[in-house]
Amino acid sequence: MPRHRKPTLNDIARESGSSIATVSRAMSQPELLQPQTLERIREVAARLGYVPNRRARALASGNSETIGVVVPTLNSPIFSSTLQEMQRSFAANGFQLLIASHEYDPASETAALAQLISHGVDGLVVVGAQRPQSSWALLEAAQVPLIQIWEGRSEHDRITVDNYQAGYLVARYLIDIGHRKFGVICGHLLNNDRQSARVEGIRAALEKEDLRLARTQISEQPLTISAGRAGCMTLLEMLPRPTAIIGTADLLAIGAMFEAQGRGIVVPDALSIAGIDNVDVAAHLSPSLTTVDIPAANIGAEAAALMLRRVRQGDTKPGTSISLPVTLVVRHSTARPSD
Amino acid sequence: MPRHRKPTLNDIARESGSSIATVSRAMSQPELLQPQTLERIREVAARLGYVPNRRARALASGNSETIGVVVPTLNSPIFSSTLQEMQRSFAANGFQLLIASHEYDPASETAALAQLISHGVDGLVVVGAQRPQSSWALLEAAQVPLIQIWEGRSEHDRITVDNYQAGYLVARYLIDIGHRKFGVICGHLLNNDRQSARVEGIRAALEKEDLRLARTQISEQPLTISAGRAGCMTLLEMLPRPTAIIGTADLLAIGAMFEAQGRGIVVPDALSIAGIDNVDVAAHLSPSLTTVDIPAANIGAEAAALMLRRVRQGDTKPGTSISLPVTLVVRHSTARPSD
DNA sequence: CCGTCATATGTAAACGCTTTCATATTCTCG
DNA sequence: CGAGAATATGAAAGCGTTTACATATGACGG
Repeated sequence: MPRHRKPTLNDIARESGSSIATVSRAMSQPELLQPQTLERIREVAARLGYVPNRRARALASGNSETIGVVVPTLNSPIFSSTLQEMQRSFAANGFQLLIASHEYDPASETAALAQLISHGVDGLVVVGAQRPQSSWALLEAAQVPLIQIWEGRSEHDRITVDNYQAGYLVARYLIDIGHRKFGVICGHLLNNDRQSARVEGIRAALEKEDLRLARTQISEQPLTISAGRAGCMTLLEMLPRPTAIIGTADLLAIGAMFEAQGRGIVVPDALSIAGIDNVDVAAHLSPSLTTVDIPAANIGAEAAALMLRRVRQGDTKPGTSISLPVTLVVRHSTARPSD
Repeated sequence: MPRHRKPTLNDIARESGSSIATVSRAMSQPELLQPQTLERIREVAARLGYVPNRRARALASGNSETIGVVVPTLNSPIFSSTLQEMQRSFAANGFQLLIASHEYDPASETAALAQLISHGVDGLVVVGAQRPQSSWALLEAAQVPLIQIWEGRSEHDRITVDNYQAGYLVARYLIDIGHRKFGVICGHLLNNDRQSARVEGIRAALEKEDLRLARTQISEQPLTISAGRAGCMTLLEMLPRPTAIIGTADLLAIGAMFEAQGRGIVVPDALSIAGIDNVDVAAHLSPSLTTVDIPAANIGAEAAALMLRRVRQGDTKPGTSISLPVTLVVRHSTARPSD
């Protein structure tokens, strides 16, 4: 069985008796051709099983119909639903996603960006704005539409959620129902502007009531359930013991809740726990988790829509800023403090 | 600020007084050059901020250092951890991942495959073996290494887990501790060989004890927590009521457990519940979930390793089959039936 | 001191497509 | 009926690399 070389435009041209230019047009601008020519070419193309070579197309035309996305991790309920939605939108428009992750390591992110750029993506989607100058330099040099999601600087397009407000809302709510002693479990703040903003929002709400958020009231952790447990353990040793713990990501809050329950601390009677994200499982837990809804899927959809506009009409006047609303979702893991 | 065109090999050649071929070699086979020439070229390249254009490289050399992956959904704890690990391995070897998802729709999968192939990926990773003949035809025609994960036909490379065995194990365990009346909540079986295999494993274990798995004992659902609740609701109306419910994915089992608890049915005293997957949260729930551990991340790592071998040495004698072990994890959501 | 070979570099032809420009054909209308 | 416009097709020049082949240079043994 001879290993048939893949058919090219040239093969079709030869077989169909037209020129390669005509065949090319049959593929990309069929309305320019006489119906019978088009028909003849299509027939041959189908017979040969022609599949266009997008690499060549990209090289010749300058567009690759390819978008690069760099996220901290694929393995997170939040990012993956953003990605899922983004992929859906892009695919529907004939664009492919090149996805990379960096596990919160700035150097890996730089490497991933360089790779994507050298692959010739038509656009880039990145999470947040905190990255070394060298990465920004790469992005500038790439001369390619850039969209920041979750957080972002105003010089470039961004689809954000108000992380600060998310923190503020949940803290404010807990204050309103009477809490004064807080513990916060958050992700590592270095290089993570989403987490930082959430913590700052909490801090602002507290300070408005002349409450402080001390270093010891904060436990920085990886963004996992186990880490949430660990963080909870630490905070419970605080004196006076907090009456409310906020996890700046649901996974952390969920972990904290499990840990508390494991120690026989009744949630919310003896300890209120709240999160941010509103992941699927939050509504189902017992008690169900009070949290702040973050429209993760929407971020993906909006980012894709904006990117498509940017890529199609190079009408690029960047700096569009879309901020999606976050909303407090009060459930049953929070209650008035008992004391 | 003039929009500087990106520098090319040609620019470097001109600036450095060498030929374009020499510059090309400086990039890809530096050992062939005289040290001083190399030095001179590197200096110019650095000064101009040269970034190689992989599209052109791919076109000329035939390799794109790009791997296509098609999964049912990105938004699943299982697939996303496989992807995460796969991406890590590939990135470490200079390969980029083109990721597409199809939401369990065969036509979308075909479209995605066609896209990836036309993008000229060096290899393809797909989930399972169940797809229309037309998709298989595409894959054959692509002339590119193919690796199937989770399930797969023997004609092609595959990294699998024994889904059948996973189902068998959990059912066998429940039988051993005395259960006879079962309910099963599973994903849609059409076009999903992973889910089908798990159900068949359960059926086999039951039939070995002369128990049947009737149509009415099975509830097909989407793979979400809410769907698990719905499935549980249905099964609880069965007469006689099952003493054990198996979710063929942890999300389903977790949903079922929430539903049961919401109705005041104590797990495991009045109802045993078990899953398959061993997702993160399973260990932390109360009661913790009995399940079968599936090494999702490992699948990603093994798939990447095998693919790298295939792509590097075209030593392609496909048909490698690696089956990763699944292990029963007994926790506290299962117990002897009370009656 | 010449032929032979290894080494370093250059030349030019691909790779498969898009796109500009030119050419051939047909249509329109005064 | 013929000038000019509109339409359909073709020829050929890229796009930025890689790579087979050619050439130039110097080393070396006889």
